[in-house]
Amino acid sequence: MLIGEFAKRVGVSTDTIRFYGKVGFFSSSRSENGYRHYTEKDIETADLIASGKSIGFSLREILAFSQEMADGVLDHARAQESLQSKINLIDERIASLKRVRKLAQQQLDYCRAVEAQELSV
Amino acid sequence: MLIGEFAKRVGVSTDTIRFYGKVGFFSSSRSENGYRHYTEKDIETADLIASGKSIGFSLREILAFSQEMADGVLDHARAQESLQSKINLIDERIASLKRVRKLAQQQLDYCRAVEAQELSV
DNA sequence: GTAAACCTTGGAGTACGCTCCAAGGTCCAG
DNA sequence: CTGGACCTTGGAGCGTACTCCAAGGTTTAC
Repeated sequence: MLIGEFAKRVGVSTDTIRFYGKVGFFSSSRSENGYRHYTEKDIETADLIASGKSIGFSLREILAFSQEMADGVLDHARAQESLQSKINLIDERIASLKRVRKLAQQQLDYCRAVEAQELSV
Repeated sequence: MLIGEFAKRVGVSTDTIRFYGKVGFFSSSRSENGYRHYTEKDIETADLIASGKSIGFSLREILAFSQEMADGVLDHARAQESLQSKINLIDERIASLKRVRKLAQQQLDYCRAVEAQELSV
């Protein structure tokens, strides 16, 4: 599949796809005329990028992670270590989010209480 | 308190503090010689910035949020709306993180299973 | 009175993640 | 064979969030 169709399928611009390519993502196969080609595996990679980005990982982190996933078959120990540290990081982020959520909830409760009081005066 | 002490207390560089000031954070009081002054309230603001950043909000989002918190007393309806939408956003991020965590966990389990099999062969 | 440790400003530079553009090649339909 | 829709490259530009000067004023300690 060519870059236009690929970009449409994963929901980003062709410029963004080329940029991701420069960073190191995707198989870099080209046809004779120089056109880039993308596969279903590249779609998976693009989905991984989207997921990674949505939870706050940088492109380089996602690249390192996806390469470790690919190397997983060869180097179990390192892959497991990396995956475990990623999971720990995610757990920390979830904990952080929950703390801030609690703050916001308290503020919201306080807002509502003040409002109720004002209405009753 | 002057900028150096303040920066040390909140754990960032003085340059970063000045940058946050330019963005619109902190009370902008100065002594006669032009030195910036910071209060305990500014420490709270700096903590809010740290929390917000850690969960992926931009400085502008955090600024808007902190201003809405301050305006809360004046405009309950808008503050409540904003807080609720922030909470919803946080919930979405937590859900996203949990999805990716599950993926990573599955990958890790798979890695371990393959390893165990290889050892038994 | 001078050195060290503060503070000020403005502006340049950096890394990230795009986004846009110009100039040009390719492919296909009518 | 021409128009339109593709594709290529390189390079510029942008917003975010700093980071690092240089040049100079202030304060404190000896």
